[in-house]
Amino acid sequence: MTKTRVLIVDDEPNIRDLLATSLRFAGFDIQTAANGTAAVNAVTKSEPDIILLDVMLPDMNGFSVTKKLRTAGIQAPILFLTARDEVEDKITGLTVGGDDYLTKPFSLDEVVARIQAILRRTKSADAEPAVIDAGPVVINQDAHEVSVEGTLVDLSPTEYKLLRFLVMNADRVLTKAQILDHVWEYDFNGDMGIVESYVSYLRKKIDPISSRPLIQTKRGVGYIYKKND
Amino acid sequence: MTKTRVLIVDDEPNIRDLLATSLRFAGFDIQTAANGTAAVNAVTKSEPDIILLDVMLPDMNGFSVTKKLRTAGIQAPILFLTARDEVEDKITGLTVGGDDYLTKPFSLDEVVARIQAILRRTKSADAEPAVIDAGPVVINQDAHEVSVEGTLVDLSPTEYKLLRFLVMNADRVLTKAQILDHVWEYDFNGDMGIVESYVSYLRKKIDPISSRPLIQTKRGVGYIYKKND
DNA sequence: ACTAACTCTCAGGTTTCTTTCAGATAAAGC
DNA sequence: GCTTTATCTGAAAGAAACCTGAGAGTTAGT
Repeated sequence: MTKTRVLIVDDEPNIRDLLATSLRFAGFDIQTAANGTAAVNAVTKSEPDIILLDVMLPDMNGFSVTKKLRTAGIQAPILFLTARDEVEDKITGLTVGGDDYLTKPFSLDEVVARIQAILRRTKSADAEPAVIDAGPVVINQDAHEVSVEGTLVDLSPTEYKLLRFLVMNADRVLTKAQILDHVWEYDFNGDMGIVESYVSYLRKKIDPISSRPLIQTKRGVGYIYKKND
Repeated sequence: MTKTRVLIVDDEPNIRDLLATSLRFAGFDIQTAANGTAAVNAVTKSEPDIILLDVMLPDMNGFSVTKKLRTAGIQAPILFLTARDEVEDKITGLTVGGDDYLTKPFSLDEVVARIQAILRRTKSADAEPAVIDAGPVVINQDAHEVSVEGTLVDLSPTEYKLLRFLVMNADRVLTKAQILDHVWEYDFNGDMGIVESYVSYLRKKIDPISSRPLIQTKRGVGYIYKKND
């Protein structure tokens, strides 16, 4: 099995490194480019399976890069990265086909999830399935729906991301720092107490439904979701 | 089989020596550096498999060093060492890409355990397995779970570390001094009575489950965990 | 513009863990 | 058998980790 190739195009070195490190660890094969010209050059060398493209680059904008890539015959889907204030209408028309966009600052877990969603939509061979079946908890990522022992539960966006992260790492203890680093946006500047708060929220929603506590505290270490008893 | 190479970067000679000695004994191939510049130099000579990096160095902070190392093409995972009060401060993003952090003062056994955990996560060839199977006692390090003859037992953090140390050194007598030095934080300055207390706690939890006493006292010497009868 | 939902912080309350210590118990030596 | 010494263990103080409710501030939806 060959790895999915991801091309990261962003002019901020910090973001580029963060994405590269995180996605490399998630099992992708990474290339990076700091601007549009470099991006166009890069794709000719090794054609990526998916492109992460910042819409505001020093030399050209997302439209131009996209156009150049498409005329160069690159079919790979694009996940656009935009700042929150770069208004939504700037990206309309960009996300045709299998494309999508994500606003900065994002959470690392969300980036991976979006990439998987795109690969799924474009019917790439090495896409993760949309439905995560982890014992009592089943998450349908396409529908954004969570069920516990068959009962649908209504979660807030953050609760959903937290549960997904726990469930994707089932049977492994996750420290609060890991959870914070992957589930919260990369510029989040608060302390790890917020993880405790959200675990508490989640438990209040899912534990009454289930026959056993699903999220266990490992005192001094972190939290764990156990698939089986 | 070639040894795993560890680069230790810390400006305090005491900590450096402590780590170097301990890790060398644990079977690693050790290099040391006292500051960021030396660290960057060191990696060019012999590329390490993992780096222990103090985040507060005299010449530059851990993040600058990390950046320099990464741009130099060093992909080795990093275990950051931070003082407890620096922790809440600004450690976000540290657990990305297989990296992790450990607060000072740490216990030597914990350092080794964390290094192993990182090597396991980054799928390094010479990683120890996550599950330690030592006869009646089985320790799952991913889940932080201990079972005795198939029954799960609930241990406090210190009880867990103590048992892990005993089990990893199965069939070998460990003195109270050795146990204190490896399981307790390096700045602990109480007496060895605490080891007796914790052995007592452990026995009370695991002996009722097992068919034989698992931790034996070697009077005048120390304690031993015997894998088989 | 109003309302509802969500995010985040904080502090009080609670539980669990760590450490010390002293008396009880057991082993070894004489 | 008696003494000495090492080890075991229960109690208790204090510390640390965790949980949770309340509220302020923000965002999203109607």
